Amino acid sequence: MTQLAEKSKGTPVIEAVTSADKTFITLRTDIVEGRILAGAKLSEAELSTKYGVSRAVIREAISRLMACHLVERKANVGARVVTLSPEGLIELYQVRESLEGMAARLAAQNMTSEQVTDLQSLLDVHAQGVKDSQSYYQEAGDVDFHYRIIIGSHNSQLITLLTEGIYHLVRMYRVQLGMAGPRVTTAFAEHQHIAQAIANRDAELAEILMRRHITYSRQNIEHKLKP
Amino acid sequence: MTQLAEKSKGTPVIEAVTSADKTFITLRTDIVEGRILAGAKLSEAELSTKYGVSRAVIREAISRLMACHLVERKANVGARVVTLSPEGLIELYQVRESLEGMAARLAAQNMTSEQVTDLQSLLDVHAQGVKDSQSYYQEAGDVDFHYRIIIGSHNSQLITLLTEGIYHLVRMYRVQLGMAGPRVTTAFAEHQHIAQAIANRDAELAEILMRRHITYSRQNIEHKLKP
DNA sequence: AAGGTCTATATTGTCGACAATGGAATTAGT
DNA sequence: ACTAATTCCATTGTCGACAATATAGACCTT
Repeated sequence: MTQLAEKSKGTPVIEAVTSADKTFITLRTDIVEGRILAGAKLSEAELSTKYGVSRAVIREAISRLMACHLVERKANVGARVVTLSPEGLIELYQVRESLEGMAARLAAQNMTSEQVTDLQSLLDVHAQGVKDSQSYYQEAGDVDFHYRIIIGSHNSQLITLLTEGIYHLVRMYRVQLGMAGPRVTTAFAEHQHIAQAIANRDAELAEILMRRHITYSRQNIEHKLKP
Repeated sequence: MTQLAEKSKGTPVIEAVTSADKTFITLRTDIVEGRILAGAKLSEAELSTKYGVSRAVIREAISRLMACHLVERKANVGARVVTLSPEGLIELYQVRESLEGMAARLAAQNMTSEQVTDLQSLLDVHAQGVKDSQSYYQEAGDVDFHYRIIIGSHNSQLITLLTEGIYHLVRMYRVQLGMAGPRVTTAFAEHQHIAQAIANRDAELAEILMRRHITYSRQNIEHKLKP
């Protein structure tokens, strides 16, 4: 069904062949981008007329959203967009720390030398953006960096878990809790150190630095949530 | 829909209220236990008549199996039970190492004192089984220990990922690749050290020991697969 | 005979209708 | 007036039928 397609830069893209695929992706972006609010009910009939497809297609799409933990469903009651507590966001970042730490470790071991140089040149581009104090690095640059390391782990289980599960959830949480936050330049320095460790094929260090990097993000969020 | 129910010992159980729930669970156990072989095709019509339900509920069940990564589906072609390479099993254990290591860390921080004493008394029971050299500890005891630590993490994201995703996959791999393996007594000693670290609320050590424990298992498997 | 094309068939994707369940409004009871 | 039971309605769960697609086999071409 869902086939991964490479995209030179940015998030992965999924080949949507069937109607349920398209509806799923549309709904997912609508939820992640915040066009459908947290806690909102997903009425099958309503969505059916709205998107001009059968209820079966909507149900299929909702099933997949459930698999991503983006919506929750109670039997005979309906599906709602998952409502997100600050604690939930913390929990998510703990999982991220664990998985992306392992991804960095494996990337140091398994990345091709081409992937390593690509990663470093990516950081060179970002360096310009940071020096000019553009806001470019805020979102896209960050996920781009992390995304490449995840792919570089060459562990398909890990890749799927992160790119099709955790990341959409994180994005949704960030949008809904209004996290456009700074932490730009300091994060950039951390990225450089991580990339250096990977280039040196130092798996242990890469994992430690990545975990620390994400821990800082988590603490940053905790600080903002509990003033 | 799916609500977690406690079970004094063993794997968690899911309240199956709807027909699709039951079909999903039936299919899942059939696949995990090996009654449906790896690579086998899941014909919707066939399963429909076999279980006496409509194709819609079969499709629903297959969707959820897809979410667990137990089956793969190609559009307009069909769904097959996932075929498992030895490399895939290694990858799975790497993810396990990462997630369960974090679970042990969080368990050391978050477990209630009651949960800690329960964990230790569980090991006392297992100690008897090991001393009498029963085979009891082979499967159930091991998953029981790990399961309690996962629950003890008090991180719902982590709990869901492991108990509803990874663990079923691991079980399937083990069954299909014929891993009833020993490693009983040595694993038991490792369990004791992990439990001790958790009881001491030593999060760092608990994580390190758990990761080492799973690494040993992985190496054990690698050794068996490449003779 | 090998390769390609076309048709036939079986399987999946989609649809609308019916059955079953949950929640809300209404009604009865004290 | 407040609580509890009941009826009604909206929504979800399930079903069988139809449409669209891919695979397999026959047929034709070179």
